[in-house]
Order: sequence, then structure tokens, then C-alpha cells
Amino acid sequence: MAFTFASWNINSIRARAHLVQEWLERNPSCDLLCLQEIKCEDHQFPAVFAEAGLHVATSGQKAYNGVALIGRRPFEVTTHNLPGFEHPSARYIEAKMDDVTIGNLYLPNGNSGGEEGYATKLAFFDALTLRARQFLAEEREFAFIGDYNVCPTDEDLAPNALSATDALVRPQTRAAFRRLLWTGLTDGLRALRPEGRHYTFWDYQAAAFQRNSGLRIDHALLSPRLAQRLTDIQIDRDERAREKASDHVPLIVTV
DNA sequence: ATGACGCCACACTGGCGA
Repeated sequence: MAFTFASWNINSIRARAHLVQEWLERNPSCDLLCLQEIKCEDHQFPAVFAEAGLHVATSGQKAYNGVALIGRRPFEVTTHNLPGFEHPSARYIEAKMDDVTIGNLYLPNGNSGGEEGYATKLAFFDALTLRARQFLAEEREFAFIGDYNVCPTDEDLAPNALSATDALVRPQTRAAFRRLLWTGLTDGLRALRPEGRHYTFWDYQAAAFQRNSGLRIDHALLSPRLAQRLTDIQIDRDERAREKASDHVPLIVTV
């Protein structure tokens, strides 16, 4: 039985609810959509999705961050925050659909707030890595999907798109990503496309999309059993060309 | 190529985050 789930940093759900509605109509096989940067409180999340019979769960806050799940089938929310990550920002929501646990995450960017802001990014990685170890010990079938704000290798960004000191590419950031990956997870995109540049984000500035000056920072990390089931992974690049587009595009995983 | 975007508030412009 095929299961399809997707990640999309939407950069304000209230500004782009229509884009999500249209995307869901064009992608009827997507069972669960994981959104990041909804930029609103729970009660402000657009009602159109629930009204259309979809299942919705949110972990929101005022103005910044915020994550949400939109399902075609019911799911059970297992937590509204990442255990062990004490910072008061809405960056994680996790649910079980059928027998698969999906952790939907929005990792701190790490370029603001000085060294303290960067430390928050590493703290999120530490907590997520602990949760991965716990799930692996339970032999649970799971995926951690979302905006990691990390370009794992030099092949995951356009040449000169970022400075070497940017928090998205710092060696310490990449080491934290590898520590998580090397607990035994699989980077879904690289499992099926081991080479080449495949971006999920293009900055609004400096005509980045037109120049294809992008980054691969949205990732789906899969548990061993889920990785074995992986049949397809797509980056919906066309979404970036739409009017009023988010700066990120959907990443779609089929197992 | 620094030419954008969305949010909020001491609000109609500027600061912040990304």
C-alpha cells in the first residue's frame, strides 16, 4: 500500500492558503502534507482545510515559525513539541498515520541571535538525534521531514550562494546533520539521486530563482524499514515559479 | 546580481527574521 507524504515551508499559511489548496488538488495522492513557517497562532490557521474535510493539526505561535499537518486520512498527534528541546518556539509536530511516525520539523536558521542563536540550532539537532536513537531502538517506522536549514555538502548549494561562515554550511552544522544521519537514517533524496544539484529553496533576493542560485535545505530522513520501501522522491520545482510563491518548494516522498 | 517577503507595532514606516 503506497503512502505519500510531503514537506513544504510555506512562509505564512495565511498569505498562501490558496497555493496549498491548489497544490492539494493537483496532488491527490499526497496523504499527509507537513508545513513549516505557518507564521500564525493555532486559532488563526485558515479554516478552509478542515471545512474541506481534511484533518488538520497545528503547533503555532505569533508571527514566526509554526508547523502544521494536513492529512487526507485521520492521524494521531504524538507530540506538539520536540522532547528535550526547551526553547519556546513552535518548530516540531509529530503524528502517526497508519503505522508510520512522521516528525515535521523546522530547524532554527542559526544566522540570527549571535552565538546563542546558533547554539539553539545545535540544541535542536541534539534533541532530534536522541529521538532518532529512541525510535531506532523501538524499531519504529519513521521519517523526520522538514526544513533543516542545512546544506549537507557543497553539492547541496549553488556555487557562491552562501558565505563559508553561514550557519547553513558551517562545518559544525554539517557535523550535526551527519551525526543525526549516521544513527542509521537515509537521506531520501540522495538515496534515489546520489549526484547532482537538486534545490528546494531559492532566495527572493537578487533574482536567485532566475539564476538557479538555490539551496537544498529541505530533507526527508527515513528509518531503515521506511528507506527500504522508498519508491519515489520529487522536488516540485515548478511551484517556485508561481505568483506569490513561497521561497521553498514541496518535497514529496512515496513509500 | 542584494533588484524580496511577511510579520508586528509606540502602525501607513521601520525593525526583525530568514
